[in-house]
Amino acid sequence: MRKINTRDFRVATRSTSRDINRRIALNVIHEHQPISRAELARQMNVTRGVAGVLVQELLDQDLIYEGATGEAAFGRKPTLLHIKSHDRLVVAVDIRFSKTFVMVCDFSGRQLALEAYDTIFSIPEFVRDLAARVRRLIKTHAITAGIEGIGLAVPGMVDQRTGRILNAPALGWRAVDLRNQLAAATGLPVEIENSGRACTLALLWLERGETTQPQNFVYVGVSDGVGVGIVVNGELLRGSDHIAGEFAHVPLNLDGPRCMCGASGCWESYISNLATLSRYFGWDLSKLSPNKLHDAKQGSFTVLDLIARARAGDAKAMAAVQTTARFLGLGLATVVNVINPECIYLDGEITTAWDLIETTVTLALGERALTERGGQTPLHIASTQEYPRLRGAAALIAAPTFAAPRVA
Amino acid sequence: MRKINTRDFRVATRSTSRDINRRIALNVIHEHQPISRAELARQMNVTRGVAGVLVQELLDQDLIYEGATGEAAFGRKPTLLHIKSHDRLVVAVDIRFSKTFVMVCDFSGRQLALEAYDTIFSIPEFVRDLAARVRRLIKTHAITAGIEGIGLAVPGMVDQRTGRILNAPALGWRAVDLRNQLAAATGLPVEIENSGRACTLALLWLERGETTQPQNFVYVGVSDGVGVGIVVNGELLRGSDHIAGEFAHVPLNLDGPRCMCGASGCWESYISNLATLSRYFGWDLSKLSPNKLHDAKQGSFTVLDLIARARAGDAKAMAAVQTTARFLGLGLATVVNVINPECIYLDGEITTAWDLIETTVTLALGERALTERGGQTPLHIASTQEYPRLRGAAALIAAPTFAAPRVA
DNA sequence: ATACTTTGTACGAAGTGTGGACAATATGCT
DNA sequence: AGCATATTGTCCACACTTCGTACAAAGTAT
Repeated sequence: MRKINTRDFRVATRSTSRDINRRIALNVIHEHQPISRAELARQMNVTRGVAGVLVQELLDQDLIYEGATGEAAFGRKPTLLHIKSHDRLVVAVDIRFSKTFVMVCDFSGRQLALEAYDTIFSIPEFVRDLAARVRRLIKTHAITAGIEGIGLAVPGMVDQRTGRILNAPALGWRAVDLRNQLAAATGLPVEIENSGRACTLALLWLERGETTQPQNFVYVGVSDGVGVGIVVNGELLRGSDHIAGEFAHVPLNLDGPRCMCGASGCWESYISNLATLSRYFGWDLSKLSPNKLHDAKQGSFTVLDLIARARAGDAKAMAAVQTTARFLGLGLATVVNVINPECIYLDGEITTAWDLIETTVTLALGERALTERGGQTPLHIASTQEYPRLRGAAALIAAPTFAAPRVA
Repeated sequence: MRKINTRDFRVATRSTSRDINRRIALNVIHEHQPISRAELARQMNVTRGVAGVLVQELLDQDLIYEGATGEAAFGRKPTLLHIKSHDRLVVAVDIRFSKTFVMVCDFSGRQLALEAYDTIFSIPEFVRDLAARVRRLIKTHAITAGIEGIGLAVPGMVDQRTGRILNAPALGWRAVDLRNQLAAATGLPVEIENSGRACTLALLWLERGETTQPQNFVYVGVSDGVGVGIVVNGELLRGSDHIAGEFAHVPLNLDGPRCMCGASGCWESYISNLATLSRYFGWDLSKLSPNKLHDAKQGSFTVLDLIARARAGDAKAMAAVQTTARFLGLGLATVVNVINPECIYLDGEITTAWDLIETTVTLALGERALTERGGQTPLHIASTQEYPRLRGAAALIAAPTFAAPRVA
């Protein structure tokens, strides 16, 4: 039951119904492809006549194509329809502290080209380099189809609406208008998003469903930091200033260890990779100098190594992992109590130890969840598909094609 | 950018456009009444012809009426349109530990009759009594207009969809299907909601705007417990099991005082009225026996008295209030970081001391908010209008008339 | 061959918003 | 008083929807 915003609404025109139904048709085809016109009509509960017209329009717009003739036990054989994603391309960029990844992929996330290079921290240089790099990729990979935009995933706070990077401590970027600069340099539309939320968008838009895709879920990525994305009614929660979803800095204990954000006791300061390592090595995060912190990030010993030791029988390593697991579960209880999602997707290095920590996480979640059902909220490990961040960045450009038209 | 749910969507029919626009018209009239057809057309950005037809339909449906002829400097004078809310009535019920309130009011929340009585804890008796009470109220107040439903606000967890009370500790009710029983006894539609969320609905649906009504806000009511309602895009966040929004039991400190919910360190256990009183009297909440807790609730010394002492110069009382204020602000920071609302509405006894605590609350909020803008999220004291819970209960029945039609 | 089934298209009917014309109503100016 | 001007509210042809039905196309079963 949504209230109509009387200051900002859209009245229905005579083409609104068609717009809505065309978009629904596109999504149903996307979900069930390959699919015939008749089957589409049944799925949509409209007559074959209407479905035929909608399909014709989608064909004219080059959004779908007619494939092979299908099989049928009786009667005329159907012509099957497919989404045309192969010749709609995106440049996806994932900027991280150490490396920057650039991928050219199609609208379904299929990779055409990929390269990684040392991150360039100077903004003008970064922009110039990226523009050149994109041109080169197109040339060397003989890419003929049109590139429709550039999507960037950035580790930090981003105002997606304005394309401004508010604060990306890992990169040392603050109040940077990266979008417009990059758009000017490349002549392409650019969208920027926080990397955690980008991953969430990948799950929402690019995960084609063996199982039913949930419309209400939360993504939690545990890495150097903790990235969270909240999806409510099939829409990413962005908030009034487009900075919503920061569960990472919800306190577990106001007097807890100091966090990179300046506050103390944040969830992130209990479960980030650095926190887990600190627990093992006996570092005091609060007193960790920026230099040492830097070294730890660069260091060769990662959480993956820690997990390997835990598996090998190192009791101290196992204890560190289990403690992180417990705090992970306790924090998830907060997510469940506040958002009450259908399920939660977990991601990050720590999830490679899921067989070791599942019980601990689930128990901790049940401990603080307010209802039994909440405590049983399914926890899924985000698909092991490669480069979730890059896929998320691609979704930034691909999603608008499929999104529901705004109405009322 | 919303994803279309391919398992559950609504295709547009040839009447969908009209449905959308009629509903928009109703809302614009509601917001700007009294308003002429021509002005409505301008506000909606449609031709006067369409506006005329929409108005005629709303007149036929008895949702609006033509009032007096308005004034205009030039030309033909407009006939002004008004929302017809006076003869559409609701029974609103607010069940609390000590008293139950029953109000008959119209769709705009205007009170026609009100009575309070000792809460009946036996469900069958409660139902029988309430049915009889409603009949009596109608008779004694000579109410002729139709009553369109009963809305209940209950202190506890409610699944609004099924109308089941999951757990209302204050009343000792657990897993009760109150809605169907009450509907059977009265023959009226019944809607039940948690009292905090009911207040939120009142703010969303019944607050007619001097200022622009926000579409994204959070309501926080501090009383015996803490009730929170989250509004995202003009829609109350209900979650997958309809139990979302429980910020009350987000921990400020995992090792904090024991909370009524069983966990420890919940926000509620730091800022509820009982917590504030305990701070003053030096009670240890963790060790407080249920009996004593009961007495404290019944006790004659309330938070209002405490605030009075603080104003009178009692340093200990002031300290207790200020400590609560600080924890209130710290918890609000979590709300801001996660939801990032346009504003937050505060309610409850403690807000009568707003002049004393505003600085403390704002400082604490700024301390843990991740962005400067977040720390400056406007905090409003929920309108002092009487009986917010009852108005919220009424909104449960009145809102569907104005809600946006579901599409796509 | 004939009956039957399914797919895909065509067409009139009914329901929309769009844009312009027009009557009704009131004010200001000559 | 008469006319120009301005605003409200209605009406109608038109373009664009979906809806229901009819029908051709294309195949299987007997």
